[in-house]
Amino acid sequence: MKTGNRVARKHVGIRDVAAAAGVSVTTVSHVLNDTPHTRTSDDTRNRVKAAAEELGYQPNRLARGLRIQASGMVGLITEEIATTPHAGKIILGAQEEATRQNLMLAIINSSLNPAVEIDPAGVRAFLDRQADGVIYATVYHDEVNPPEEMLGIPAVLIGARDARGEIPSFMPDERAGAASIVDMLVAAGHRRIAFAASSVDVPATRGRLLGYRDGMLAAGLDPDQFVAAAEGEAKGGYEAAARLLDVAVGADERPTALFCYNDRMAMGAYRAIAERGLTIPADMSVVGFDDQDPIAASLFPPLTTVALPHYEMGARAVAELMGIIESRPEHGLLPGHPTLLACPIVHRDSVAAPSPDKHPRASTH
Amino acid sequence: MKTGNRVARKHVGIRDVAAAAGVSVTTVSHVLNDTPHTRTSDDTRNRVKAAAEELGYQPNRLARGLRIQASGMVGLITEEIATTPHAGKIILGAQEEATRQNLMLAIINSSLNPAVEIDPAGVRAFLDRQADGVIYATVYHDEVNPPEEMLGIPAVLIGARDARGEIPSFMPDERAGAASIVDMLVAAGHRRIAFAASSVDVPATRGRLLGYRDGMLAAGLDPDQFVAAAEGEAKGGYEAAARLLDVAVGADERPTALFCYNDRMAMGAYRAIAERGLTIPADMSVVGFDDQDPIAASLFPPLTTVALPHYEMGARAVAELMGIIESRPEHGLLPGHPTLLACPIVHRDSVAAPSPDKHPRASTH
DNA sequence: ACGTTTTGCCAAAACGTCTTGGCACCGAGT
DNA sequence: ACTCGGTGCCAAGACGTTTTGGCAAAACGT
Repeated sequence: MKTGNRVARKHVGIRDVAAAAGVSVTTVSHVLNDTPHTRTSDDTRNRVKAAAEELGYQPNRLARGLRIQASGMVGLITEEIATTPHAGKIILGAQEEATRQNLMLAIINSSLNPAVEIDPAGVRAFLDRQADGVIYATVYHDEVNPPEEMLGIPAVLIGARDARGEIPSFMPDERAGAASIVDMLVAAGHRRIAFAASSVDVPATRGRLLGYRDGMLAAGLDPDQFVAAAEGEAKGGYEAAARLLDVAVGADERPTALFCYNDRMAMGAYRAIAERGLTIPADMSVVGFDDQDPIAASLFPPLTTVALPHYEMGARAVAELMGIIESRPEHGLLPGHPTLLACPIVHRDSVAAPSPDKHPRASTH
Repeated sequence: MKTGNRVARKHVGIRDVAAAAGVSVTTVSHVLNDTPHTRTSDDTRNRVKAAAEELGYQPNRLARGLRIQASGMVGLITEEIATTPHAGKIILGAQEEATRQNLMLAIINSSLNPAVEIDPAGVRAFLDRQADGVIYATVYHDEVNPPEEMLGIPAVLIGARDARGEIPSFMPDERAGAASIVDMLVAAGHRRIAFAASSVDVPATRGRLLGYRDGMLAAGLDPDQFVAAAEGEAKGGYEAAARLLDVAVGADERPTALFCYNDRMAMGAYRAIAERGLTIPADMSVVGFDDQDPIAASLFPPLTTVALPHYEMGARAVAELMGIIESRPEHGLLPGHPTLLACPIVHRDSVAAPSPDKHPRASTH
């Protein structure tokens, strides 16, 4: 029963609670923190808790942090938040996990870094501000050389592994995701599955191509017959699809399914397909990669694609970070090798069984 | 000239600097902070600065914050970072301005709130953590009722005005942006300019429609003739465009330009237009709104649209916040009414002059 | 009744910085 | 020689917590 919410002016401190409960600040601290190896009668506990509640006491985190030597804040450094719409999901995951762990998430965006060396500026900024840990999320690398600043503080990598193998990291398992798409297409009855690859040299390019090949090989199909590379944008998708579709005019030679390196290329492919009078998915199944908002859902028909585990990477990263922070002594028992996170297929309407060949097989003959 | 970077173990404090410079901590604090009303010889100043540099001293922000009563951290609360790809730009702007102001930006994402009342949970979390100020960014409101928690702390709103008019806010000037698009279309020679409106009731819906009408009226055109509303997604854009294009079969009755409520609707409109054998921009100019990544640039042809000032809103908000924080006494002299930020047109390739009428006018007759 | 343990609580010392008030010195004016 | 106003510096006390070490009083054993 609160005595009416008179606005608590001039922040109420632990002393006020102590006074209100008729005990010392020591005792208040003890009961409010459940300090172990300390004894308090139930009566006092209740009185203290009641007083704290009544006064709306919240400990000053700065003072507590100073004493405790921990700020309760972790930092997330993301390379060019702007250029990658994905970053949002990483932040979201990290933020939600952070509040779950009772941490505050601060962010700094570093400029997009073409070098393998991580820019130490962001790390330093967090170090200066007593961050308890740091997460560095990269976009275009699969292996980085963290600055030595990162070795003196609990750290986790997202999107790239540590070349030295000392910092744990989380990465999407693009290869397995790509392979699973091919598996799915094969299961749907497709045999002539084309891949519109990306021509830009980033880890994702390699991983997805590898996955495509894995899938094709596993199904006993030729992994080289229907592959065309182009710029990883809508324009490139249009070009690659055009090349892939025009290899042979006959419907019995043409691929029946087209796996695009990413959703933007799929967007271009949609146009190339439409221009040829074909419809998706009846004449041609199409899949993308990234589950990029808002393309995948806005295309017609909505695009079946594979989602990147951005939210999970963010969340897992702070969870891992919290683990490292709490078990300071064992800091290092955590795996230095990256943990791969699954890329799940998200089914929409761009995949169907291949239409039966226009010219009947020998069987009918 | 550093003596080689031996890794600074066991954080170096102000005492270490004092010892190294042969002065008291008081003096170190004074010279490092340029404390006014305090005197130090140039000689000592230099020695202290050198020592600090040498040792790589960085003051402990927690201790400083405790003493100074300021955390150096501002909080950004954004509603559903996930659902709105725009949020990223807001965060980016806020973050960059924050480091410019030597502040740390922490973020919390609140759940999407259909009510006009702001969820106080996020604000409380920042209050508890001694944030120096709070920014609340909403998406689907134009007016909100901030919780009283926000009145006790420097605060700024993004995307919505304060119903009580006590908290400064920054909003996109959607109406002017929409009007400017119409102006541009008119200047390009269009007279039959259609508007594919949104049927969902959010402030943007009203603002953009109002802007369209402003523009049409200003050009002496009928603002009601070519308006169709549908769901603000690609599907809705397809439907609205279809309706708008089919009003009359004759090319001399049909709109020559189509202004879509947003880029997603424009995406649907592209398909409706293509299906009718028309090409953009030769037969039909199309513009969108939002400059939504990656649609606008990925469409073919790339879409002319208007950009929302997300980055600016983020940046201006923390700048304003900083102003409020620093001039605490005058807190309140800042405008309680929202400041509208311009939405600039971004020109791409989906607009051209209308093609000359197929059947010549009476003049030739 | 007298040690001995257990129980319940607390005073005081951190944590690392900023800030208040003042102390010693020096040169100049009388 | 004695005061006086600067100048250059510093000791000590905040800021609001947590934690260490310990002290009374109560409970217990004999």
